[in-house]
This record gives sequence, structure tokens and C-alpha cells, in this order.
Amino acid sequence: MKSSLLDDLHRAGYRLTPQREVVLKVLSETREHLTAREILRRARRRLPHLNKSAVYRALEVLTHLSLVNPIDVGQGEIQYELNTQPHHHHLVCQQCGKITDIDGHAFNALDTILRSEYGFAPFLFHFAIFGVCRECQRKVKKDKRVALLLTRC
Amino acid sequence: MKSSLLDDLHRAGYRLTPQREVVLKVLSETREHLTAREILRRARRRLPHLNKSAVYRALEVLTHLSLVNPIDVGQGEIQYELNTQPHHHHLVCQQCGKITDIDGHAFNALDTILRSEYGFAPFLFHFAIFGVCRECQRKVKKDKRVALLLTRC
DNA sequence: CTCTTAATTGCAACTAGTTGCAATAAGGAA
DNA sequence: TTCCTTATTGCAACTAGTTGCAATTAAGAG
Repeated sequence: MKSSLLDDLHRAGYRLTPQREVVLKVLSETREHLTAREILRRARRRLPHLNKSAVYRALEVLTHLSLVNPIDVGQGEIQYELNTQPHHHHLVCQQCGKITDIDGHAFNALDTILRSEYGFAPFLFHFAIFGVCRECQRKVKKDKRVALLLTRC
Repeated sequence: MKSSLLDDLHRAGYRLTPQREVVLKVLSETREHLTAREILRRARRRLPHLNKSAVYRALEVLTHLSLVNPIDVGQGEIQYELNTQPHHHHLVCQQCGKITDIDGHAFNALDTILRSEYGFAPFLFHFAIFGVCRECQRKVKKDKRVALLLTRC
């Protein structure tokens, strides 16, 4: 795994640094989504003087190599996960914050249309889609503001 | 239009303030996408002591009322536009930055699947989809880093 | 192994956007 | 109109994330 990472980096003109290695290692030790702050905290156990810029820049490179997925759930900090199962997405409920993972097939038709009609090659892995989950749809009728939002959709 | 805005606000429990009015007025005077900073700059011509927090909070409320669409093109500042034509989306080329507007029909299948299979009511208006446009797809083969990214999709 | 050079890091300053709170003001009731 | 309640504002401090730059270091060449 280490040599394959090295190859990936070199093929793309990057260098293998301890900072990049430790960021990837932290992500590979959990199945959770981690924020950059949490990644920094855990990575410092191994590399105590690691700087937050290095973490953000490592995450950028690893994302570029498709080893890591950033997930913006619209609640402040961006979350990162290792790209193990490709083509899954996230449904983010704007009422309760619950995140549901779904596989990629829901996006097949969209992908086809964008490529054929617009000649556009979309990056459709790891999308966050905002909306209201089943449970919250029952509750929202009590909330005037949310009800207004839903009627406009 | 002003009385309809007032109704919309009141129905949702909000108040009509000069700050909210001037933010909407600025957006209604252009067809461009404006950043919060630019909205503040233009709004201060009418309301010189307007504060940036008020602009962000007004944009939040107007978005909630579906009068304004925020568009995150992934390049720093979020852009805002008046919600005149509903259900259009934005294809953002990550190579050249070009933004192409598309109508909503490409999302119909996705919407149907999310509702029927997951019971999830998605907010699918005004999506920004990242990818590579037709023109840039011809150029990227020269760039090792981008080529690697494309082969992984 | 040493040299070289260009990628990368750490740092500090910066940006966009958010938040807590006291002061203000919208707007309904009398 | 005046009063009252509560939403909203302005401000200042804060957060997540970015950037410019000098110092460091990966890694290929000799």
C-alpha cells in the first residue's frame, strides 16, 4: 500500500512526505468522517509539530489523487473520508442533520445526460444532497417557516 | 412586488427591514451572480452603515424563502442570484472555471429515485456540479495530474 | 554518498463567513 | 398614537480555511 501510494504520488509529480503519509494513515484507521481539525489532532500523536496548513494541503493532494473524499455537509467544517467504496453519496437532512449514505446508481441518468447533451464530464462521486428526510417530513408541518420552504420546492 | 415580499416574510414569521429590502433590491438590479462582498458594496450606496452580518443574515432569510439562490462554485466566495427562473443548475469546469447554466430536467430521474427509494425530499434547485467541460477535456491529456484524476472517475 | 533543485513545510497574516450579545426597531394590540 | 414583545441589527470576537514567503527537504543525477 505504501509503495502504491508512492507510485501514485510520483506519477502525478508529487513527493512522499511524512505529513502526507500520516494524514492518510489517520484516515485509514477509522471508518468515520473526520474534520481537518480532528485529523490534525490525531496526526500530531505521530508528528507532534504538524501544521494545519500541511494537513489542508495534504488533503487537497490526496483528494486530487482520488484517495480521499471531501464531504461538505453544509454545517461548517468539511468532513473527509478514505475513498474505499467509490460512488457513494450522502443525503443530508437539513432538519435533523442525519446523513444517509446511498450508492451511485441514482446518478446514472444524470451522468448520461450531462455527458451526451452538454459534453460535460461530471465528478459525481461523493455528492452531498440537501433535503428533508422521511422522519422530518412528518414533523415540519408544525413549523411555518419550513412548511413555506417545502411548498416552494 | 414589495407587498408580496412583505407577505412572504410575514407568513414565515419574519419582519421586513430596510436591510433585507436593499439586499433584494441590489440583486434585482442585475442578472450577474454577486458575492456577499459585492452585495454589501452596492447596498451601502443606499444604506451606508449596513453591516456585513446583516447582509449574510438577509441572504440566509431570502434563500430560505426561495427568493435567492446561493451558488457555491468552489472557488472561495459564494455567489448569489435572484431566483427568477426556477430549477436551473450550474456546471462548473474545474479546469477553466467556466460556468454553464442548464435546466432542471437532467435531475428528474434523480429526484424520483431519492423520493421513491429513500423517502428523501431533496432540494435540487441550483446545484453546482463540478467536472471538466468539453473544451478542457481535449487539453487535459497533456497534464499528468489531471489525466490521473480523469482516469479514476 | 553528495550535490542540486524544485516541491513542500511552518509560520503568520489574511479571507469569507459565523456567532453572542446588548441595543434597536418592526409591527401587532389596545 | 403609544406600548409591548420579540425579531433583528451592529459590533467585535471568533472559526475554518487560504496564501505568500523564507527555510527545509525529497529524491533524482552524478
